[in-house]
Formats: sequence, C-alpha cells, structure tokens
Amino acid sequence: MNLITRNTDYAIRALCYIVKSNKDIVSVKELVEGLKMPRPFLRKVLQELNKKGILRSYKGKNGGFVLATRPEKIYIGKLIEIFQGPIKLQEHTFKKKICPEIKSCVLKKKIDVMEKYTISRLNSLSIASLLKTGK
Amino acid sequence: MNLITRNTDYAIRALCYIVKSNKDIVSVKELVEGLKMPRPFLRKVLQELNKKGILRSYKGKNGGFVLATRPEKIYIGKLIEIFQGPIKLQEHTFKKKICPEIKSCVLKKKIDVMEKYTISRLNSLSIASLLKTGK
DNA sequence: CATAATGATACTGATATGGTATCTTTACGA
DNA sequence: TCGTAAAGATACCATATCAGTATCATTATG
Repeated sequence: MNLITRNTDYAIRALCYIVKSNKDIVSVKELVEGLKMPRPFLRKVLQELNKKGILRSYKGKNGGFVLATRPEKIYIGKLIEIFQGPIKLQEHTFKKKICPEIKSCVLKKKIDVMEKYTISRLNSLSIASLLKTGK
Repeated sequence: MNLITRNTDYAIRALCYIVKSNKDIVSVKELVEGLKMPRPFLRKVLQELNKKGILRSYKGKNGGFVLATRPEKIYIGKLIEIFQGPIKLQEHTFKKKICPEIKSCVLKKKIDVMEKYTISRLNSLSIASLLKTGK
C-alpha cells in the first residue's frame, strides 16, 4: 500500500527544488537535470500543479514555473488529493457490495478513526515544514 | 487507497460468521449462502486461513472449517498481513528510486509515524472485539 | 518569424486485484 | 467398498490503476 504515489512524490520533490532554488522561474529542463526524473511524466505533474494553482506557468522562450502559493501553505494532503483524489483508507463507500453485517460497520468505524488521524496529519504537513526540518 | 482488500474483507466476514454460527463445523456452502460472496474466491480465502492456522479444515463428506484460534486472538492486522503482506503506508523501501533529498527522508519519517499508529491499531483489533462492539 | 518553452491529449506496458475453472485428494456413509 | 460431497492445489483470465511515452498544438521571446 502506498499513501503517496509516484506523481505526488515527484510533485513534492519538484516543489521543494523550486523553493530551494531561489530563482525567479524554473524550467522543466532544470528540474529534470536536478531531480533525475523522467521528463514527460514530470511535465504532466507540473501542468497539473499549474491547473490547481500551486504553480504558475509561463509559456514561450525562457518560460517555466513559479510558485503560486507560499510553501507554508502547500500541504502534502492537498497534493495527494490533487494527484490521487480524496484521501481514504477504505473505498467501501463507493462499492456496491456493502456488507450488511453489523461487524462491517464496526470495522468501518474503526478504520475511519485511523483515516481521520492520517488525513489531519497530512493536512498539517507543508512543503515548508519538510524543508525546515530537513535542514 | 484501501487498507483492506477484498480477500481480507471476506476473511473477516467469514470468520465472524463462523463465530456467530456456534456450530461444530461450517462448510463453504453454508458460508456462501449466508454471506453471498463468490464461492471459488471464498474457498481460496478459507484455504489460506487454514494454511495459516486461523482455521482448521476437514475434508470429505460433512467436511468444512472450524476455528483454530480463539476469536480474541485473531487480529485484523494479522489477517491483513496474511492476504496483503506486511502493513505499510509506503513502499519506498523496496523501490530502487530512492530519493536522495533530505526532504524525502523527512517525509518518510512523518509517514512512518502514521504507519506505526495504524499498525498498532490494527494489531489490537480482534474478530471478537468486532462482534462484541457490534452487539 | 524561428525557436524554446508549456498545454493538451492519446497511447502503451506492467502490476495488482478480483474472480473463474478444473482437476486432485480425502473421508463419510449407504 | 465405492459413490459422492466435501476441501486442496493450481493455472488461468479480466479489469483497473499506476508509471511512463509520444505527439501535436500553442504561446511568447529575441
């Protein structure tokens, strides 16, 4: 099981790189070189971050990406949502096969508790705090 | 994301059913009728529970399955492990692509905390407690 | 206006999950 | 003792998701 998939992970790393670079604008080219990740995949990730207002993109020559949100306000939980949809530890809600047993409801409740805990932790963890602690 | 996959879920429901049935021995036939799940899949699940010592199987006419472990000692965490392998919220450890950034390590540590919490909760939740609370 | 950048989108391959099919083995009971 | 009803073992298939590629359109700079 993976709470964080590859594209979310790339997004996090790219954002950290951009923050640390202290540049006006960062191109995909530079990110690929600096982070050693597959270019087309990273491009998709960055495009998505642009659409969602985390980054701002500039087209054309000398174009690239700029942070559109302060790093203290970019939460890992938010990034996971962008790339993986709402955070949840159980998909039961969507499945037709709903267990009619009492037991299932109890289990669901128990997992809900873990889920809430996990979500609240992820939603209070920002890009900035990752960088700060790492220093 | 799903902490609990279908086969684990079936296992939990089957075990609950067996406990509640209060019978000497329960056949797949009865379980299929009682729980409305696909027979061949359920059989695989039960076979696995037998191999792992959670159930004891009896072959031949009037055969079936019997609990081999007390319901207070059957933990959801254990069942997840049987059907899905070690519980983890990140697979990083196995992937070649290890992020050399400090950031990644910090993130990993943060997720480790959530992981430990989740595991400890799952390992203290038993079939018996599911049934008890449900009453 | 050529070029270097991003935007958009369709496609591919690998893996995991959920489920089926089939054949073998075992033991009860008429 | 032998037919049958049970579980054991195993190989197979369908689908979804994840990871990644390829390609063409658009835009802005110099």
